[in-house]
Amino acid sequence: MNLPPLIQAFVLHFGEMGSRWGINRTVGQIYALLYVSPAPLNADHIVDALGVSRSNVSMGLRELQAWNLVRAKHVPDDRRDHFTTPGDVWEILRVLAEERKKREVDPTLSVLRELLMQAPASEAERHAQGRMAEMHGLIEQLTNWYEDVKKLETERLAQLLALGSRVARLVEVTDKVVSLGRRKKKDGPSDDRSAKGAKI
Amino acid sequence: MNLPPLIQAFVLHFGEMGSRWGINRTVGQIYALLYVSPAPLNADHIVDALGVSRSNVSMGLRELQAWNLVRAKHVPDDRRDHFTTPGDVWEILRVLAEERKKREVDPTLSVLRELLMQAPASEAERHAQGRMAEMHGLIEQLTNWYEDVKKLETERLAQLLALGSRVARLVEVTDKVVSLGRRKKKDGPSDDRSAKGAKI
DNA sequence: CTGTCATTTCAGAAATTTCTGAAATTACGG
DNA sequence: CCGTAATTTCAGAAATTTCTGAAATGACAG
Repeated sequence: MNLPPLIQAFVLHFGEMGSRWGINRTVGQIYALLYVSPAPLNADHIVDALGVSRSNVSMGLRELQAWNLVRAKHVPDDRRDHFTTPGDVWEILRVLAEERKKREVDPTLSVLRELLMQAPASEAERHAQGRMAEMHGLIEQLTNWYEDVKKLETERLAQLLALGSRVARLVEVTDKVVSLGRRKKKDGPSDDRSAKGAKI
Repeated sequence: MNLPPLIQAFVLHFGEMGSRWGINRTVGQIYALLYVSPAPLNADHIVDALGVSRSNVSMGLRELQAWNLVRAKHVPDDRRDHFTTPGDVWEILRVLAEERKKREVDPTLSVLRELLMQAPASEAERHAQGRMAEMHGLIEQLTNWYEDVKKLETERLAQLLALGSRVARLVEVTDKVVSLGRRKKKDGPSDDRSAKGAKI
C-alpha cells in the first residue's frame, strides 16, 4: 500500500470495518480511498495505491457501483474510466439507507408477509405466526416512517435531527390538538399538507 | 432440520439473512428459533431442531448473549440452561440499535477523531481531512439524535414514527416561533423541558 | 480491418470463516 | 470427595469467500 499515513489509516480502518458489514476488505478500502480523493481516480491508480490486483479492483468497483456508492466519470482525452463517490455526505447517507433497506429489510418483509398468509397447522405454528406478525408490524412501521422521512430535503432533515428528542414534546402537544380537532371533523392525516395550517 | 414447515421457513430465512449482516447462518437460525418459540429452549433442543452440532450451538448462544439478543433463564428442577429472546419487539429493536452502534459506528467515530487531530503533511492530506471532518460531523449528528431519541418511552417513539414526515411541518412552524422567541430572550434549547410550555 | 490499450471474466489458489467431535472444564447432588 | 450431567474449548476439517493471473472481451484510433 502506497499512501500518505493519514489517508492510509483511514483506508485501512474502512477495510477492517467492511468485514463487519457485508462488504469485503478491498471494497471498503476502495470506497475510503475514493471518498477522500480530491479528484476521480482510474483503476490503475487504485491498484497502485492499495497494492491489490487489477481484477480485484475491477470487481470491487463493480460492487460499489451496484451499491450506487461509486460512479464512473469520463474524463476528456483519457480512454480510461475514472471513479468518484457522491460528494455530499447526506447524499451518501441516503444511498446507503436505501440500499441497505433494499437488501436487508425488504426481503425479510416479503418472507414475513408470505408466511403470515399461510394457515397454521398446529399450536406451535399459530404462536410462531403471532410473533412473526409482531415483527412484521414493527418493520412496517419503521419502513413507512423511513419512506416518509426520506422525501424531506436535506435541510429539513438536518433540522429534525438537531431537534432530537425535543420533538417528542411537539408530538405530545400536537396529539392533543389533533384529537381535539378530530372531534369536530373526521380528517385522516393522509398527506404532507394536512398537518400545517389547521392544527397550529 | 426438524421443524414445522412454517417455522422452518422463518428459521431458514434468518439463516440466509444472517450472512448479509455480520452474523453466521447458525447464529441467525438459533435466534429465529428462539424468537418464535413460546417457551425458553435448552441447547439440546436447539441441536435437535436445527441439526447442527452441540458445540456450534454453544458458540452461537454465546455470541447472541454477547449481543444481548438472547438471555439464559433458569428453569427450576432442571440443571440445563434455557434460552429466550426478549419478548417485546421494541426492546429487541433498541438492543439491536445499541449493539450495532457500538460495533459499527463508535469505532469509526473514534478513528475519525484521532485522524482529525493530526496535522496534515500535504495538500492531499489536508483535503482528506476535510472529507473526514464532513463524515465525522454527519455521524456525530446522527448519533446525537439517536442518543436523544432512545431515551423516549416506547409509546412516544411509536407516536413519532406514526407522524412520519408530517413532523417536518411542526419543525418548520416551531422554528419560526423559536426564532421569534429568541428576539426577546437568549434562551438556548438545552434540555427536554425547553420546548414545551413557552413555545406553543 | 488491425493493433493497442482498457476492462472484465473466471478457474483455481489463498485466506478466512464456520463447524465438528473429542477432550477439558464446570457445576452440583449425594 | 466422587460421579454424572451440562457446557465450553479448541484443533483441525469443511465450507465459503476473497483474491489473483491469465485469457477473453470490448472499445476505439488510424
